[in-house]
Amino acid sequence: MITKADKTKQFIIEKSAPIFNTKGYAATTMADILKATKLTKGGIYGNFGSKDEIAVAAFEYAFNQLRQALQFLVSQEKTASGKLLAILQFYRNYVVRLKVEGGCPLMNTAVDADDNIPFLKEKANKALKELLGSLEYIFQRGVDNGEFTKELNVAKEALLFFSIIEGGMMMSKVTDNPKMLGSLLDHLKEQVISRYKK
Amino acid sequence: MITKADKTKQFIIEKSAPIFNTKGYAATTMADILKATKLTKGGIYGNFGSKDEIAVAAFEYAFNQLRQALQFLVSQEKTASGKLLAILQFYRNYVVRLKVEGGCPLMNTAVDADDNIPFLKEKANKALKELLGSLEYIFQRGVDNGEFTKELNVAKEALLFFSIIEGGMMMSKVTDNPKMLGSLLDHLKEQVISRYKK
DNA sequence: ATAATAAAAGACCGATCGGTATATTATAAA
DNA sequence: TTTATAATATACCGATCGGTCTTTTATTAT
Repeated sequence: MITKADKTKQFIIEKSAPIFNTKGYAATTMADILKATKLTKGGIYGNFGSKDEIAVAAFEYAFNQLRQALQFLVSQEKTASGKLLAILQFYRNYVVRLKVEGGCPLMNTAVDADDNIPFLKEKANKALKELLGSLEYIFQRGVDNGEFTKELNVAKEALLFFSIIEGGMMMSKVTDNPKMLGSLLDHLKEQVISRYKK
Repeated sequence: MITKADKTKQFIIEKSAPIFNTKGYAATTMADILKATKLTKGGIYGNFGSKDEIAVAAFEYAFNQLRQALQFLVSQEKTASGKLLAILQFYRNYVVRLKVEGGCPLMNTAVDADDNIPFLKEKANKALKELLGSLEYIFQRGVDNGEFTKELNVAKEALLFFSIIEGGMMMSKVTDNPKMLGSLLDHLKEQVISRYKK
């Protein structure tokens, strides 16, 4: 059964996630969360044990959103090329559409948590590995069904593919220039269309 | 003339830079800086007006270190290929050598400052543009002297080159796996040696 | 050596931090 | 409708935040 608390808990997560994703863990205060949820201390701490717990739940929520969006788009395409192109198209909108949200939760959390928030770093670590694994799987399928050349080192290509996207997002965000990411996505698109197939 | 305050100021910057670079702006406290410098409030605020000022100076210092190290290595090489390979070699050590420092200050600050620390974001923005400009210049020289193919879109290649490095650093750091960046640097090396020249 | 000044020490400030304990209010079973 | 309980509100806590102000100590010019 779904209790009132369950709904409140989810509500808190949804309202907190964009704050953690934009401001980072340390800069996000309980006061921020109270304000965003219009709840009080009792409402928050009745559902979560600490700020840490909320931060973890918020990351998992944010990453889950990303995963679901990607999974849906990928599932709509039959070919490996189609799937990769769909991912590229997704990130083309990403920086615009999710500007309010603060960009890629994976990179944000990775950089934020990296050196001194181990419980968040571990979450980001697993999320990254999952994403890379999924990408690699797409490449592998492309190779297996003859769509891509057998010469393709799928693990390496997945890594390359994703690092370009993430690096591009960082650069486009800090320069406020979507064209940077755009140019990189164009490049990847060409790779998908031509190079992988040779 | 170089005053005592000048030396203290520089000392504060050098001690603070690694802290800001590892913990980020919000998570770095004045208490951290007092502890690292073994100074007191008077010693700090006699030389800096605010935490913000220290953060800016710390970033400029950290980035300057990066720039100088790269510039030296690049200046040692005569060919464009040699310069690019030297940069790749630099980043191969980077993640290991500077682990204590918290990684690339450009990416750290870009992601940290991105959404809510405008004065730091602007610094990171300019630093990135400078670095990309320098890279582009190397590519352009390679094209001009016939070392690289004229087909090369130098701006695009510089962007690609750097996004792969930055994306790779992020991934290697969060997974604690230097091989990720290593694989990407290997790839770039091949590009420098073969593809650019075709 | 002494006086003037630069630099750092350290006590102190209000505001805010994350978190707790208790009181109050919804909710839902009887 | 009453009663037990779940859920939220609110007052409050010590610790820490960035920063100021005054005192003390180094430094330096005379």
